[in-house]
Amino acid sequence: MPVITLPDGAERRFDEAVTGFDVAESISKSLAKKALAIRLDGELFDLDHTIEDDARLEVVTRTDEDGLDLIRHDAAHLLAQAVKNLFPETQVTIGPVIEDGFYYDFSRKTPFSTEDFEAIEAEMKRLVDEDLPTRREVVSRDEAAKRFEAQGEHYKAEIVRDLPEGEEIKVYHHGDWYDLCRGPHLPSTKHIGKAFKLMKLAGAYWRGDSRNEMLHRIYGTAWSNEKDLKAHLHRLEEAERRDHRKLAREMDLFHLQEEAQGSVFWHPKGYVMWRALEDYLRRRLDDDGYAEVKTPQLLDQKLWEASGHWGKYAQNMFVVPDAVPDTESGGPLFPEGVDDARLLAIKPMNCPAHVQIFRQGTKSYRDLPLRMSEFGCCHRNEPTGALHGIMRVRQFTQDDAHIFCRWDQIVAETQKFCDLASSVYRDLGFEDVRIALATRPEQRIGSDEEWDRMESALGEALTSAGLDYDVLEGEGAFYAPKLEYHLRDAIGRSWQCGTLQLDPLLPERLDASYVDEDGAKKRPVMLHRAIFGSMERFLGILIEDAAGRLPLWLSPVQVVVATITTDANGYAEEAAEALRKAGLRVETDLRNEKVGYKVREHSAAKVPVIAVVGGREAEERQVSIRRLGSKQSVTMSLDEAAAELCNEATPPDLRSK
RNA sequence: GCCGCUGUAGCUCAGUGGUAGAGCGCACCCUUGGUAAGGGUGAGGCCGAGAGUUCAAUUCUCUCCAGCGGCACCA
Repeated sequence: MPVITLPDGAERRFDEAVTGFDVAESISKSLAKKALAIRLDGELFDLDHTIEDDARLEVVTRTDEDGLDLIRHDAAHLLAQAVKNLFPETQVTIGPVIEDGFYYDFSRKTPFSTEDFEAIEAEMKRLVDEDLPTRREVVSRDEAAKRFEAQGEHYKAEIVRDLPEGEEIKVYHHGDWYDLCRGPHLPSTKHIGKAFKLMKLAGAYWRGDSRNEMLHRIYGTAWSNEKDLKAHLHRLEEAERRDHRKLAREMDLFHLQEEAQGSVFWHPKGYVMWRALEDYLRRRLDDDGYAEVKTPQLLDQKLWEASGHWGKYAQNMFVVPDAVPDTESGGPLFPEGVDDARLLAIKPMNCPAHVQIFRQGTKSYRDLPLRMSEFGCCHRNEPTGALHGIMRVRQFTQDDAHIFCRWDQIVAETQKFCDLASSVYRDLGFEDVRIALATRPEQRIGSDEEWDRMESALGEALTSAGLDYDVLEGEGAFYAPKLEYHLRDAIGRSWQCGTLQLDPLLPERLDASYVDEDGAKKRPVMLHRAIFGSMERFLGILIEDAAGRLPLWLSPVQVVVATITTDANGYAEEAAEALRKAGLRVETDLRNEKVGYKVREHSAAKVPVIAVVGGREAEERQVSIRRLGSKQSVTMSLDEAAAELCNEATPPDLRSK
């Protein structure tokens, strides 16, 4: 005699076991029609699931978040069914729901082509129209494995065999087609609707392991209605419009070319941005007690062996023989071969070099904490497939620093760093910042007591800094836990930028020590930390976040003085000079073009302020200020404009608050 | 590194088994125009690199390189 409690607290009594559909129907006919599934005591079930005991029940419809996931899940199955109908030789594997949609991985000899999408989508829509009802069947493990094997679905059979013992094995039928699935599913294919679209093709390894076969993945997006689908496609266009590579061309910030794969050519305008950002952070670090250093690019193999990087990362390092190449004989560059004892590596990170500075002279506990920072240019030989614009490059500059401290200083130092990082992100307009604490991984060194101590130190620091954080179980480094900062940008994408990593290992390996109060030599702990991560990547994020419309203090060109007629040229030069004197980055546009044309061009180049001058302005010593994105212009005196813009162009840390 | 797609003028992109086209940009001329495109003329291309098929390859095939989208990786 189940008693069903509805979300509003109302209770319904039934004389016998009922299905989710019965409950929905007892509420209203229209709800029964819209119902996709039910949530019983928090867990999702098929609509025809039989309820025998008392439970809290919610009816899931397509407007719920759960409903949308169900639609996407069914769309993935629908995709598999359509593909099997059209290409029977294909083997199906898995097809989960992901953000904004779903994918399905297939195994087959010949790859799909995006030209197949049209036919597949048409078949999917046909199956929706057929309104195939969902039928659930529970089968034994052997039966399921046998069935899939018999059909040549070896991947499915493998999945069945790997399911944990005791798990109920369910097969869902839609017409002739069936698939292994934990469910739940919509009542029939009609409920999926047609607001879906196949998006792209990609390769993906079976079970995410690069030693396995590469499968063919089809990505799709699915929504509860046509309008949401359109909005999603529009967002994608928006993201494309913001692409930092595209904006960099339009704004003349930087370029990349084959001869320097994965390294950036910063143009004057891009480098102005870089400098503004670097100068800003340098001031912040100076204020926070960091001492800036500069360390060598080329360091001997021996040092990398000692630090442990050689063993683990040699393949990702650029290694340079310290030998004179033979360019005369036409033979091999190094005819004698390369002597292992004379190999140098371009640094992939700064920490071993920082330890070398720490090791100079004797350090006392009085010197700790010692905060050593560097805008350190590093090189890593990233796999070609990983390179992406300036977001993932082979040469990058870390806003790196290492804090050498005692164990009892970890909490205070972490807290200090968190305060700084939060303040920097706020200054740069990132309000939505998530912090994650990555804890002990399975493969690790050190005792559980040490891990307890390290994890609680970081947690305590976050708590006392008043910060919420997520815990990423098992994601820490093998020697210590770490913090990660994730920033959400203007269109909702998340970027991991800042990090703080506790490291007791490197001081040990590179023999860094200090003399403590009691006169004993002790090991300091190192905190590796960065706020931007990489200058290149962070600038890319800033560009995309702002869609090129950077805040005035970061804009490469802050003001363009544009003339209406050549008669105003003299005054335009004078006005530009006055603005430059006020500390602004100013260009003039004296070309023989109409002012509308000039406005269009500079607006496209994302220049934040256009100061238009014509005969009237020249006479009155005024400028007509037009802001990027505004259709109106404001005329004011040159002095007034200089003062206002100069104030606005002040970096956030120098502004009087 | 793996899978797929792409590579034609500075940029965005058409196109063809008989060595090329548009728009924008650029140069020059006319125009001096009040807030997102005034008009004209002109220059500009080893059709990513190499090999093969062919009388003939930018076009077809193969290899390589790079870019793009994913996967794997990211100290």
